[in-house]
Amino acid sequence: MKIATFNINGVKARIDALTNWIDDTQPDVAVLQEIKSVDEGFPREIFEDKGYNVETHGQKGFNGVALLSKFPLEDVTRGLPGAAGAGRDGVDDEEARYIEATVVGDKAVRICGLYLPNGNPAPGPKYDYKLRWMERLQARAAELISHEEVALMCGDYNIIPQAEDAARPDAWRDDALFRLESREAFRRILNLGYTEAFRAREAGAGHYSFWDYQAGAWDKNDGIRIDHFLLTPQCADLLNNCWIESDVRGREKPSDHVPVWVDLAA
DNA sequence: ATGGCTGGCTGTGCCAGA
Repeated sequence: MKIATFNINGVKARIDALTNWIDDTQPDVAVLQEIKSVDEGFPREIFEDKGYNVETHGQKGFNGVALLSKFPLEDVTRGLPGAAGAGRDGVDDEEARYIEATVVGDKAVRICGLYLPNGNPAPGPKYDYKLRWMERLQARAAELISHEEVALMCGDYNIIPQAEDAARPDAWRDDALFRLESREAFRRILNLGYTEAFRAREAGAGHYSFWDYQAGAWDKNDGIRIDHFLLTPQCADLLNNCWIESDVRGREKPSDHVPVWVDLAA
């Protein structure tokens, strides 16, 4: 089973680039972030016509996540549990950043798609929101680990885990994506027993998943690695490969992120 | 570089992103 996570930066603006990418690469599951669309506005028919099941958790203008899957999507939940002032379903804040479903291929895989808050400027209320959101993610991650099942959490974490994950780490030192508290919060989740799939396959520097639109960042390869797959032990046992499809950044009207893939024996 | 693009909006400039 080939699963890709991809922050598309707006489904309307990206529809040609996104459908061309799907036609070319045929992911079994695509986990999308920043659809920037309400559920009713998401062009689900385009993907259904290509053989995908579609589940969205959208909002107007910003954020929004979606799952596309060639396999059935079961037990779909929307929103990260544990928000203060939880709504009638007991889930979430007003920001649509999280969706889960079970994908049933050769094996059942619980897939969590997330768009973790950026958190800038830091310090400040947005950074506080990021850290609180990460506490809630850690709680959900601990629950998933306790089930001892094949599960993964993937998406745009807005976390640069280590200095080697940025072309210019010093430029990010005080940024919400890289400051120590952010990396510690990410590491606490990892240390529950998760495997970061890309680092399980590639130890070196110079691998990025985001390049800013500004200042010729792509041309200078001034990137950061912030899109990740975290695998439960049962899922890590099935990991065949993990890679970043960086050339997508150089195509027509690209997102500022590129797809990250895992291939699972599932 | 405390912002050089880009996307979304009900906008005719602003906010958000990272």
